[in-house]
Amino acid sequence: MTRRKIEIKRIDNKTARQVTFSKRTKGLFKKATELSTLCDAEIALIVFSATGRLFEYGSSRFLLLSHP
Amino acid sequence: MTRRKIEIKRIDNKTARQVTFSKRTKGLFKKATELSTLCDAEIALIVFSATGRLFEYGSSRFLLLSHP
DNA sequence: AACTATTTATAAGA
DNA sequence: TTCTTATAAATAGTT
Repeated sequence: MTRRKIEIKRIDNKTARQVTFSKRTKGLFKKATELSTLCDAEIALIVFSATGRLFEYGSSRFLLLSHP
Repeated sequence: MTRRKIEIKRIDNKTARQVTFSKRTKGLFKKATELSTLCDAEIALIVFSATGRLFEYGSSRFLLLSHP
């Protein structure tokens, strides 16, 4: 995307992959909440990192199973 | 975002809301597939439009219930 | 459905 | 890992 255009394929370097995961996951959740708000859309988004960490978002009508 | 910055709140005009839904849903799914590819992340994304139309994406380990 | 001016996201660097 | 910044990508308004 920016300092240089990248190819969309698996990032080999583990550290770089984790950094990109962190940045892009944040961006993806932001986009999901914006879409839900702007357009009255109901959205469920579940992301597992390669290391098994879970991130999730559900707009009002979605009750995700892993919610407390 | 572009010709003018917008506030993130429900778009009142139905036509405008539908246009934005279409554009942003496309963008959201693109970002989801890119994240999955770049970072080996497993992702499930389910979007219902305000009119009840369903859009979904699941990376390899997610078998969404509505899949055929 | 296309265009484009502008905002936003982000890859690389610090 | 948090911040910066140059650049690519997304997109609001227009046609």
